Amino acid sequence: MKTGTPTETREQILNAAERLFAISGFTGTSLRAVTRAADVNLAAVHYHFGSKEELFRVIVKRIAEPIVQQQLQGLEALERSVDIPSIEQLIEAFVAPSVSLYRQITQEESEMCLTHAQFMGRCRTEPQPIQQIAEQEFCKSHERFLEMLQKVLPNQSPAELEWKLDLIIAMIIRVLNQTKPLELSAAEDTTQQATQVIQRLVAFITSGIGK
Amino acid sequence: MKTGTPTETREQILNAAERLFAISGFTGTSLRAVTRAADVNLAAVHYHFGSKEELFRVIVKRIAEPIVQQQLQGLEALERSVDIPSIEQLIEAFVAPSVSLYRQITQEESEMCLTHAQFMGRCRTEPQPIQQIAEQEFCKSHERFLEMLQKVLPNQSPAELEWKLDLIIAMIIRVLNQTKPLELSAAEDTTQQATQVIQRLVAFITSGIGK
DNA sequence: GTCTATAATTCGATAGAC
DNA sequence: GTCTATCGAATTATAGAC
Repeated sequence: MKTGTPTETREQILNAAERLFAISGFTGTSLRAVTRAADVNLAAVHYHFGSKEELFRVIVKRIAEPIVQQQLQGLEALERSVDIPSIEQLIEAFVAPSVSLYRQITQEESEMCLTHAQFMGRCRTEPQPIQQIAEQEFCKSHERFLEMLQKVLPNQSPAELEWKLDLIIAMIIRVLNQTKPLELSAAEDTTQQATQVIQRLVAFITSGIGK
Repeated sequence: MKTGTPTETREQILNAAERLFAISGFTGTSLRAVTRAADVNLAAVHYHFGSKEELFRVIVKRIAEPIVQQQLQGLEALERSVDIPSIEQLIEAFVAPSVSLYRQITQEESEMCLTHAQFMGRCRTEPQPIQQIAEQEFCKSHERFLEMLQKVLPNQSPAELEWKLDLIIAMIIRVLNQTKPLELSAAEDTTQQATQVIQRLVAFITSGIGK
């Protein structure tokens, strides 16, 4: 065992737990495996976080908050800049933060960001009540997006647009969980890769949502 | 505890396990909970199935096999009837069996079919190695579909079409798991509902896949 | 804050009587 | 085939010394 500073211990637990939760899910990950991987004492988890579920909650917030913030900022900026945005602009403002946040990073951090993506995809497919921890983090941007979607596509009923939002979220989650992030022709770095994935996904959704 | 015929015990275990796996996942479901819900003895699971994982495998097969069979039949029939099918025809042949099998049923069976759908969605988001059990059941129809997709859309690379197939599967699963199956104007019975859901989904996918 | 030790429970799996 | 009883190991969580 290593004896580091408090913040080091706390962060080592968070990083190790995020990676293991992403791979094996909530019930499939034991606190013993977490503390072993983090190289800290078993009791440290309960000292720093109180319980396994609270540890999970902190990890979710750490990843979700910047994404939701970027989504809301993008949607607001779009609303200020034009009267009625195009469908494509709207979709991209919603989709881009989830995908890009994980890839526009330096080489040495790329592994960690893949874990972020995998964790987010995993925790949104967890059984209840775990999944709800993630859902309530994202509901703000979902509601905001749905409102604007109704303005752009007024001829579709709210129920129908809600149904399609469900599909969009499922696609985003799937993209995050994909192990190989779509090998395209000339993707030199992760930033380019993310941009291309976003373009493909936005194009797919945009042409489908109007139908 | 009840003492029924062997087939009754076996089936009670399968039904109870399917429901609990669907709700709580593989690691979140204990064999004790299964036997309690099935009203059979704890040891009966190991007598009839050998292990927890084998029990899971039997449930997956029971649900997946008729779907894969219908998919393969539909794809073959399509290939025989026309030289090059339209994108829409191809998508529908692949999508329809999964959706329709779960909805075009009598009222008293509707609950069980909802469980089928929920289980399939759950098990395909399970951590490895559980998820692989489902994947290998569906790989035959996936490969077949991908082959025909490449013929219909020869200008897209195999990697790109594989990426899109991933998204299509994610959408199908999400549709199966949606609690409210899209309330459309005049859906009188579950068969009509299924038909309408298929139409919407096929339209969404068809217009997106060409881009 | 960190550690050892352990409580209290639950798990999958099995042995053996009937 | 069904049952009781239990093994051995794993789990979360906590108490208390340092």
